[in-house]
Amino acid sequence: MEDAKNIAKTYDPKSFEDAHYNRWVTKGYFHAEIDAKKKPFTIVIPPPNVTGQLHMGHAFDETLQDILIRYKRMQGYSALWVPGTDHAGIATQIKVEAELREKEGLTRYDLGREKFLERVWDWKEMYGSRIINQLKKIGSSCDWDRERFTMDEGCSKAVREVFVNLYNKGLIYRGPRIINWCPNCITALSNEEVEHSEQAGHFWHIKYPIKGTDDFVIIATTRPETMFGDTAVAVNPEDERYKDLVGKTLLLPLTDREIPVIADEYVDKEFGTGCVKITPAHDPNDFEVGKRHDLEIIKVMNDDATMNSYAGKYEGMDRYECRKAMVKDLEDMGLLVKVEDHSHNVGQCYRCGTTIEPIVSDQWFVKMKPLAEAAIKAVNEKHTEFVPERFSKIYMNWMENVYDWCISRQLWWGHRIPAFYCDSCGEMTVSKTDIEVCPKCGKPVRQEEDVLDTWFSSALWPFSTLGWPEKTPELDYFYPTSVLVTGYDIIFFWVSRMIFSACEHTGKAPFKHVFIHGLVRDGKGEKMSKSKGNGVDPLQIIDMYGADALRFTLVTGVAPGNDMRFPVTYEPPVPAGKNPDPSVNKIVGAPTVEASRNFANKIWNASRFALMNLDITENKLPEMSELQLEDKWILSLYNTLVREVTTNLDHYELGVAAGKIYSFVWEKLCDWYIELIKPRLFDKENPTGRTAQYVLTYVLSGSMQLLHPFMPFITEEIWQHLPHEGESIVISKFPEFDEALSFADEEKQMEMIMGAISAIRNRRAEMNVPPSKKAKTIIVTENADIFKKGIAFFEKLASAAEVVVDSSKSRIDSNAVNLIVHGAEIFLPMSELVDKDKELSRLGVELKKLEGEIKRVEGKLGNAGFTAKAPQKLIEAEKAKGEKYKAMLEKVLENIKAMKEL
RNA sequence: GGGAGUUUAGCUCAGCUGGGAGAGCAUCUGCCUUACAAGCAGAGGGUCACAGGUUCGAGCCCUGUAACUCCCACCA
Repeated sequence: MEDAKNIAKTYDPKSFEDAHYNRWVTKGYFHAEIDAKKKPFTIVIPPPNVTGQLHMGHAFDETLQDILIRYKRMQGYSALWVPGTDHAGIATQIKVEAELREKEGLTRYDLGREKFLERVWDWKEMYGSRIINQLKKIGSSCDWDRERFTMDEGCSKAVREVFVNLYNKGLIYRGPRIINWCPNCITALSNEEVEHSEQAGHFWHIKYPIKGTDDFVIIATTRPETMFGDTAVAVNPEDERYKDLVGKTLLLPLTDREIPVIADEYVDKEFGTGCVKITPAHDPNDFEVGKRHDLEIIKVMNDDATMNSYAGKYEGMDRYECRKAMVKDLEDMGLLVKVEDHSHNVGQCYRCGTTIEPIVSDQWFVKMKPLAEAAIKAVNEKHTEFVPERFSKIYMNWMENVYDWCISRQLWWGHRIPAFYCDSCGEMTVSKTDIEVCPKCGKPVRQEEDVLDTWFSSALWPFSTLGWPEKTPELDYFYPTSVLVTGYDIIFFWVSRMIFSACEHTGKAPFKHVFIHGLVRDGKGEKMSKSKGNGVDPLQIIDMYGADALRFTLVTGVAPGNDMRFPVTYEPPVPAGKNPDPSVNKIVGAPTVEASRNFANKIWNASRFALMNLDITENKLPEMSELQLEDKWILSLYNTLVREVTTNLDHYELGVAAGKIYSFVWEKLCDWYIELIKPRLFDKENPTGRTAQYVLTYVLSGSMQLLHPFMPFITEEIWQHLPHEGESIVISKFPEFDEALSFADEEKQMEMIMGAISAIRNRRAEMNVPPSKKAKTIIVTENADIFKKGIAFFEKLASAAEVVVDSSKSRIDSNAVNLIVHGAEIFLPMSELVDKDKELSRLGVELKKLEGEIKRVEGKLGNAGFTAKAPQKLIEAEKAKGEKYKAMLEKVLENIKAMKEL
């Protein structure tokens, strides 16, 4: 044990947080081993981007996971938290390319694939540890011996295994489809990687001349620049207006190309002009129409969304430049009928925000329908349960309407698709290992250039990190994992894909529970983002208030699955409605975190007080016979707290659990118990002083254990200073409910005494009696034995000079303040302060209150339905209340009468 | 067009299976009481969005309405 007296005067998290963390790691407390004697509890971390920086969302996510894993570790589970990072294909490649451009003026093509990848790996080595170190700052108790990376050897092996298996089962295919193309990232994207937003646009009505006549049809389009790719115009077969038109030939304006008019159900007669230009290469619907009618597919843009040669004189222009130019030309030619305002949904790349271009392209896809079936079943049959439950609906909705997943990306950074083409015989081979020559003709092969979507490897994370496809002991013991903790924003990207991947490849759902949380927003409820400048750096907050305070803030005051606000104040102040400019505005405060820091400070000082008054060296309960009223009371409350916190944690009600510990420590332990035992502790002659020391130590130490998952650092610091057994609170045994510590009677007695004390304080405050002024207190009661136990408390806590407990009746006189409380009547003789009329009017108010209460209770008890159907316990409670109020009412009446007579 | 969420004190939000409305911050009053002014003792402040319904009893369950937010969706 460290020197108990040697504890700093003020709470200074910086002085111990890092030191404790380093010791925990050195000691190996976070390392989980396969142990047949223990039950496993496993969490895999949502791997942050390897080149990313910790943001508030991470801090939130990590905190929740750390609470769960620390709790289970203390409960004796073999608690494994697998950490790691994600290679984050697009995000990382963009960053490295940007640096290359800025510093050397080069593009990735200048370097070539191999050299470029070397740069990315260098970058990864340089920045990959940054995010990991940041995770450590908030106290994450990950098993760092098992850190993984989505592109490490094992994960890469799993990726290949999965790819080849799916391919062989016909669940991966390659072919031309309309995909979402980002012209900035120069790659295909999945549907999930496209964010839609409503944008103001136009509807251009354009004349398409009918060949051989002076007539024309009018089509309406939002994307005129794609008309170079039109290969038909379609009308609804039922549309009387255009019946004769079907089969005729149109002349595509600005080109000499001839296109047919076709009939297709897809066309809505009511919308626009009823004539639709069909551009199979640039629109998913048109692509389908094109397939049905065997239309030519003409792509009119290059990969960077500039126009290609099909655009004729517009070749080389950007798509929007071209739009502008051609619309003007059409207008000049008299082919533009009108322009309408029109708002429509436009897709943007989730990485760079560039408007995506639907474009026909040869890509690789995962056939989703068959995979979704098992994934739906897994959740329906509760092999995986969402917490809160409502998120399973969101998941189901997606799973049931799932599209084939475009998994190829035209990037270099990522898992290269293991497909090998033979240019000689045209054979394509998909292989788990690299091959040099074609197995069919023996000629050299070349590997597919594309890499896989980052989420393809993330989808395997729960089992690839445990050794799959090998049948490792880890996989056997720790898998399926216990719970996955993540935000609702990546249910589709990640959670869904892990579930179907796990079901398909391991035959098991990957986790028992999915604990979904909300997003951390700024003080105005807006999403934190770099571009807005409203992001709050968790490391800065930790620097200001400590990791424990940040953690506690993140976990309290927010219901599971709901977003939370994180208000901060800036210097200089930010005008209302404006976002702060991070280059000018410095964060100077975070009120919610400050409140948590104050709690930590409270704990600190309470502990400091305890340590200053301890001369025991052991943490154990004293003999039951030695326990005083207040000892039993606090032990009983503590015991209830243990049970409730355990239940709450088991149900993922972390905020509720934290809130209960908070109010117990502050409002019960500090405000009452410590104050109550001071006389015992200070009086060296008092034989019960030592008993109080033991109880205080027991309850304080236990509270630290209950709180440890939430505030790991301060609890360790305090625990180490208190008498204790074992090396660290981290590996100490989580408190358990103990029937022997339930003292219902003492709880009731204390409530009576505390109620009386509060009433006295209340009256004194109302009368502006300075706390320093002591007054004699006379307690008239039939429960003399109970109130006698509390005499010392009255003197100490209620500023009484002398307390007389008396069972004789009515002591009313004009010089005393009279209080009616539960179980007693209290007189405070303070002649110089008492005003008879004021007292009378106050008694009148009391009377009214009591009458109201009694009326309510009697109404309830008089209700036949209530007495017949309500639980017996509740009826008894109501009856007791009725008795209590009636007794009090009687006294008040007596006193009013007596006082009037004085 | 579907789906989800939110609506509780001035502000930010809790409120677990229905049983007399809570916290933090803010406000007001009095206190530097030898653990803590990052504190102590008090006080004020809410038709729990609205309208129905179920129930002995509804912030909580059901139906509908309104406002706001988010997600999903191929109407050119």
